[in-house]
Amino acid sequence: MANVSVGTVDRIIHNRGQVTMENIEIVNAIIKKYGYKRNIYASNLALNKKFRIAVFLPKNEGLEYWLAPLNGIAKAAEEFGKFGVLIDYYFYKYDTESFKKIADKVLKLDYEGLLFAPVFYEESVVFLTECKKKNIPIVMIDSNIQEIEGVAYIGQDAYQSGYLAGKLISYGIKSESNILILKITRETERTSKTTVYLQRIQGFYSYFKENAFLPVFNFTEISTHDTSRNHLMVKMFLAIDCVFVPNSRVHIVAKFIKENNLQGIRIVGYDLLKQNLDYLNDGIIDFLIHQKPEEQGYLGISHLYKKLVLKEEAESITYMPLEILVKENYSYSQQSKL
Amino acid sequence: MANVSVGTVDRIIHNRGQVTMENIEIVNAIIKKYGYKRNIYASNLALNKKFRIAVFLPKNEGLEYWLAPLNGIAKAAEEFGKFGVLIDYYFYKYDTESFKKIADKVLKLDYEGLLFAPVFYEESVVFLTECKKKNIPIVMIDSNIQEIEGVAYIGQDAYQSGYLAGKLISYGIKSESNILILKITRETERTSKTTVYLQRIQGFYSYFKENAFLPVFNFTEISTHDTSRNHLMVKMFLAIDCVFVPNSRVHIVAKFIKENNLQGIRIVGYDLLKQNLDYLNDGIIDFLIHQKPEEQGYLGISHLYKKLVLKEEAESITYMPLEILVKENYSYSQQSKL
DNA sequence: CTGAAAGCGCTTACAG
DNA sequence: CTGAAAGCGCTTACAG
Repeated sequence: MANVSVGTVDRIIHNRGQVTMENIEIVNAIIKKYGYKRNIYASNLALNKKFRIAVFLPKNEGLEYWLAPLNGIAKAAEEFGKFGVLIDYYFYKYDTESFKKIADKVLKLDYEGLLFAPVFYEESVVFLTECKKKNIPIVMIDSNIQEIEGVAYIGQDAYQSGYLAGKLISYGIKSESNILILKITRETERTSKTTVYLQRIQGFYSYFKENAFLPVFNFTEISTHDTSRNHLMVKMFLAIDCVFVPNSRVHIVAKFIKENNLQGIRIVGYDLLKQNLDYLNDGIIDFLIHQKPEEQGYLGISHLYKKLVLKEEAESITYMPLEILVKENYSYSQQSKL
Repeated sequence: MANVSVGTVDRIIHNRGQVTMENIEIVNAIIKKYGYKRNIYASNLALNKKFRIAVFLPKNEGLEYWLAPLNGIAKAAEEFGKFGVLIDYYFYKYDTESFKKIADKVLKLDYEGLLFAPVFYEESVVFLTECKKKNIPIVMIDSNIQEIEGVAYIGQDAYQSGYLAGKLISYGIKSESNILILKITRETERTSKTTVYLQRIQGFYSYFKENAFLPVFNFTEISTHDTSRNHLMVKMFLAIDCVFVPNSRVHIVAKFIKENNLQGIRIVGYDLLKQNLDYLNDGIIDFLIHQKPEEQGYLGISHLYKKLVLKEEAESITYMPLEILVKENYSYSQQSKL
């Protein structure tokens, strides 16, 4: 229609330059008038290329939680593999040294997309700053670093999930209740990590602050990494009505409560670890808050596929729904429909 | 490698016949040894065809609920439109006559895939039986007709959702509670429909039966289509502690309760209609059970895309997760990450 | 700055 | 029963 060849039209559509202003205008006018949609099949067949993505996550050493996003990623790998998406995995041990070492390695390699979880805050900022120079799409899952722009995030709203935990704790409370906030840490844990669990605790307190009509609550906040060794804890638990564990290690308290045959304690925690589900099923844990880590992994890859293969824009922030899991509905949440 | 042309290989791969047994075996052996994956881009470019899908649902006449699957379908239409999926819509009025009329129309047209909601049980069985003769992939959403084989289903487990409702009602109950099961019907409603709400009620009762340790419950079950006109109801509600509405019209009770300023009544219902969410936010409705109707629509189209475009198998039954919605988590469930 | 041409891998109508 | 060839729509190296 413009009396130019397909080569020229292609140069205009993809802004590859080397065309006269005149032709650019003629062709764009025609496109505007008649529309043009790239044929994905033809385009990708001609490109005949692979899209290489690096997945950079903590190693699954006794960290059952990190299996979940990997499952979602594997699912996505299969689905998008058909479209030329290739995924390489890089795992770091749960310490900053290992993180930095592997991060350097990932940076050196030329990937077209990156999916990663910023477990260590400061190190992640450094890493992301370097990555951004390469101008490739990057997706963070699990926790967000809001300060860095232009990086997509798919994960939880930690504050709101703590707020929700407050609500769940408040069901069936007595006129006065003693609430324990138990921060169960890992023995090896360092401090320099993202502040997810702090945000959860903050949200938790906010719930009670903003709902002043509720009965009186007394809060106790302690950190531990091992309830079993501390026999004074039994005594303490006798005065407790509710326990909030702001991470996935809620099964440790549940075990303690079950072993010591403590009754009538409401427990709210996070994540569908095997052990947590067992205690949920047992009736020891009352609620688990679930933020679909498999789906985070799946959606992360899907986001990169959209950018790389379809050359489309994609949501830059996706908050996962805050799912409330009780004994009666967990089986249907597990069989995720990815 | 087999010293045959691509045409012959193609005939073997697609079982198009007209090849000697000998060649079939040679080529299959080579494929087995070296593997072969169809290049989707090349295949669909060469096929150069559109995949036409009929969507057959109730008309959205004051049925806000049915907007949700349509939103999901629209999302899918956009996403899979790029791959040649075309969707036509057929809506029937919420009565069997209209259903049959439109069903005939849909049957006459030649679609390659069908998405539909079997609202009227018997008429749907007739329709499905006819459809199956065409040997096209069919997906049901919303409610299932298990008797018909070879038809995919994406939707709720109605029984289990009622069971869950029982659990939700049971939070914070007194030593003796009066529970009202309110079947709010539409004035025009016929009886010949799928039995979703009956299954929900059944599941609801089961919860209390199977958890005999619970306090005493007294159940009252009534049907109505308009609480506002019945002034005797106020009196009745004064003796009620909990209300279970096994469908999306829970906002009608909520309105009644709010207008009559009745206090301390726990309400559990279904579906994220605008009005339901308002009452959830108000604190009148305590829990809504949500089974992601948008996602049902989206997944329905996605299922057909997998079958038609990718020529893959797809799950034949997908139960949606039973999501528990409270005031504190609903906003994140609405912004569905389709 | 532009066009003609080859090629991506698969499908299919056609001639033999 | 088989093969050669055209064509799907786009991309790109190359010649001019």
